[in-house]
Amino acid sequence: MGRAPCCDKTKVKKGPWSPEEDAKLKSYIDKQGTGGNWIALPQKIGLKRCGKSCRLRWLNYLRPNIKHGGFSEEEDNIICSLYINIGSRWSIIAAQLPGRTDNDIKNYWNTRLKKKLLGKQRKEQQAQNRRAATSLKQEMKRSSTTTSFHLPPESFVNQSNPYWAPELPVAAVLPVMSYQTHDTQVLDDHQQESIKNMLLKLGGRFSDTTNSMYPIDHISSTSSNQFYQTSTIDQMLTCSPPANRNYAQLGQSTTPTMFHGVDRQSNLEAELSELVYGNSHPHQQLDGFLAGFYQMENLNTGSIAGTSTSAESEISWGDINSLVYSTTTPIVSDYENSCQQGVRPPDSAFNESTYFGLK
DNA sequence: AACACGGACAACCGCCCTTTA
DNA sequence: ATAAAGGGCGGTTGTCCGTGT
Repeated sequence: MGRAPCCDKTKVKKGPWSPEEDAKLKSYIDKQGTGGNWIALPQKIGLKRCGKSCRLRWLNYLRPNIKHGGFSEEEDNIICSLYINIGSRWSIIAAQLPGRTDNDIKNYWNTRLKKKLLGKQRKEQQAQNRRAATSLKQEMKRSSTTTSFHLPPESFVNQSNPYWAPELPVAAVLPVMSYQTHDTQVLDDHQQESIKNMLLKLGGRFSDTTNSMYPIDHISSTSSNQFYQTSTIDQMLTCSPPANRNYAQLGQSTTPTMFHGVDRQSNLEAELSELVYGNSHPHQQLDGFLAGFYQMENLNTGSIAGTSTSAESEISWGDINSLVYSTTTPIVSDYENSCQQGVRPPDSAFNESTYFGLK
């Protein structure tokens, strides 16, 4: 059975609110409150508006202490950090920014911030590509005669068509780590072994027969448990953590409707990739945007998923906290606990101020 | 001056979850 | 236990306005 509409759509006014309507609504709520029933409210005050429309108008525009426009750099950073980690959960993001509404932030992201972020990312990526290409060519010369280090196919050198192992899912970024960031010096056996072990800890697998330095399988779902602290967009673009894969991986064990983040996260990746590269080839999706998140410098933070294997790694939603604020304060919330159990917690269980270390 | 275009913002739509009867 | 109503949320659309041609 279909749901009855909340009001008769043919009898309600739509479109922009007039000053008179605003005044009526504000005056009534200031005196009487909403009464807990938005549907009945417009009739009480003689407004030919849908109750939902009234609610939205109040929350997004008429409510006291609402700020419009003029987002600060700090607010930008918070929005970007949170978006990258939790996706488009605007209400949660808005809760971190006093005076801002979810609608405002959503619009701001869609119209400005996304472009700003991608513009910076594009520049970073181009510079990185140039450096990598130069470095790689030099290494290929040396490697061909002095080392058994396996080099990627020529296609990887062509930065317009970065190399990915055929089976690599979008989460696999080890090629970036292996080929774009290490020095051009030849690695001895010990060094190779050390790096290999390190990569294995991150969940990569390697061919036994070839001893190849690039992975033949995907990184485990829990390879992103590093902790980082981000304070500016610039830093975020160069040394931020991967998008919260845990969020997505968890979701795969639950129904899509229970875990919106799955599609949203992958959508973000595809969207960003497409904007950066102008295509949406699945193997290239994360190359640009997420490569920066997996920079080798992150491996030096000493806070890698650590020695735990992919199977035993703890899934920690607490990672998100470290993105924006200090990780020194242990934070445990019902929200996080729910997440660790693989269940999307209700938003009501999300104590934002505690979870994000605010206030 | 007129028109087209694109950016920014406001508002609506439809789905989902929670509450209530 | 179940269905309906209400509220919340994210995605999308509509409108306004500035800018370029």
